[in-house]
Amino acid sequence: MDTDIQNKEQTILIAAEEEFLLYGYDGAKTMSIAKRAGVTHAMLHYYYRTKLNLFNKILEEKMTILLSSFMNPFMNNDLPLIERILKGAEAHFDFLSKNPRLPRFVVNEIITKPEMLDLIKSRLQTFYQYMLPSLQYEIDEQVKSGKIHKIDFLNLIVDIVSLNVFPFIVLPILEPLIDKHYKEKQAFFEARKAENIKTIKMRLLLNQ
Amino acid sequence: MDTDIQNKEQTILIAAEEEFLLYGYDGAKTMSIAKRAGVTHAMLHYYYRTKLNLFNKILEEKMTILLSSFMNPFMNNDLPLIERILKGAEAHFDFLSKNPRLPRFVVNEIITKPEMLDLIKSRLQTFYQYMLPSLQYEIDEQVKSGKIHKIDFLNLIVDIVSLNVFPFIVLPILEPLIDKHYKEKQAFFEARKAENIKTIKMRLLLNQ
DNA sequence: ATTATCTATAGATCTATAGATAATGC
DNA sequence: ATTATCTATAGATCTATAGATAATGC
Repeated sequence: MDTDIQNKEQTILIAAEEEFLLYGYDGAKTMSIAKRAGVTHAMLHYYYRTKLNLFNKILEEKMTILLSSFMNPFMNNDLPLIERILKGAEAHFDFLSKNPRLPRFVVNEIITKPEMLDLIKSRLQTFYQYMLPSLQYEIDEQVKSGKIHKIDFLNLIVDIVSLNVFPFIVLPILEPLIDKHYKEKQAFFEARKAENIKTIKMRLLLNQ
Repeated sequence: MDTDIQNKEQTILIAAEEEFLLYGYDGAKTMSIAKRAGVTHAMLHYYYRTKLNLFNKILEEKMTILLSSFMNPFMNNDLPLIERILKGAEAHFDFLSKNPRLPRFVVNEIITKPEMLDLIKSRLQTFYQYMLPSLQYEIDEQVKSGKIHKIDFLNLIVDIVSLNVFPFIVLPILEPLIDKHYKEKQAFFEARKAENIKTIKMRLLLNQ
């Protein structure tokens, strides 16, 4: 197997990622991580010194990509507002489909860790301080010209993120329902994506 | 203080509830629970034998009330369908406002514990086996008579629960945004409730 | 020589229990 | 007599490190 050639440092990081995503910080044990990586647990400390070090590396990376998955789409200024919102919501959903276990991990681990909570708050601050007012202005213009319903942009974002993220958070609970109504999990994802876009569209546009 | 009169067994249960809700099963320590209850940790074992016993009592109760908070409203057959849905969503939201930390606790702890996952699945099974088909039938009737848009009932439920629950799950992250835009957290809740009902209404009703 | 890996073990933390002591109810 | 509570400690588990050994790169 060619993975044997890969260096252990990387292998440990990947094993840690899986254990942390599955069981969280407290639930994941350094010995389980080492076992999964196929080394003794001493190696974990050799490369990363402490469990917390290793964990923070992973959490911060995951938090960053999860945040940008929903912030980036709105940064693209080429498209008119409504398309930007809808394409943005779609891109956000697609990202989640590819990383279904990320939201629960990030949400849980961040909220129980004050330093991480502060970090994510400060990153969001940047977003809502600079982006939100200008987006709200754009919205208000569209409202004035009678294209969309009145809406607060903060609430619109909460709507989009709620609709997109929540089903992934409770995915294991939904499984029997999905199995009954859809052939493949992928089909459920497609249906949810369409449903979310439709809901957002109807919330925004007049005469739908 | 009159709480001293209350029996220790109950005090321990309440202390355990708070610790488990804050830190989860792994994060909560029996000694912290005992400390919070104002007894030695031996008492915890005297009344509940094991940490897991104590935990399961709490988790199962919380899971039950969380599930019925969204199932009950649909059982009330007195009202016409659309009102039942909207009032149901409202009641669900109100319950969450009063128990803001429940969703994250239940979701996390259930998903990492196979026995609990099976339990919640079997309870949901009952709901969607008996309730869902009849509700879907009612929906289809309304669609035929041109009152509402075509929708799959399962997706409608996922919409409602997503919109209602997700903001509570990420509440600590939203805090700075809430502080900036609303005087009180309660005002944010009211705004969210109105927004959710409006979104569901628009998703359902024609000519809104 | 330096880097990577392992074995063995210290030290901390946590759950659980045994056995003694105090409080309570007949 | 029974129930409630505490002290002391066993035993398990987990993180971290010291020190030995093997592998690698000049």
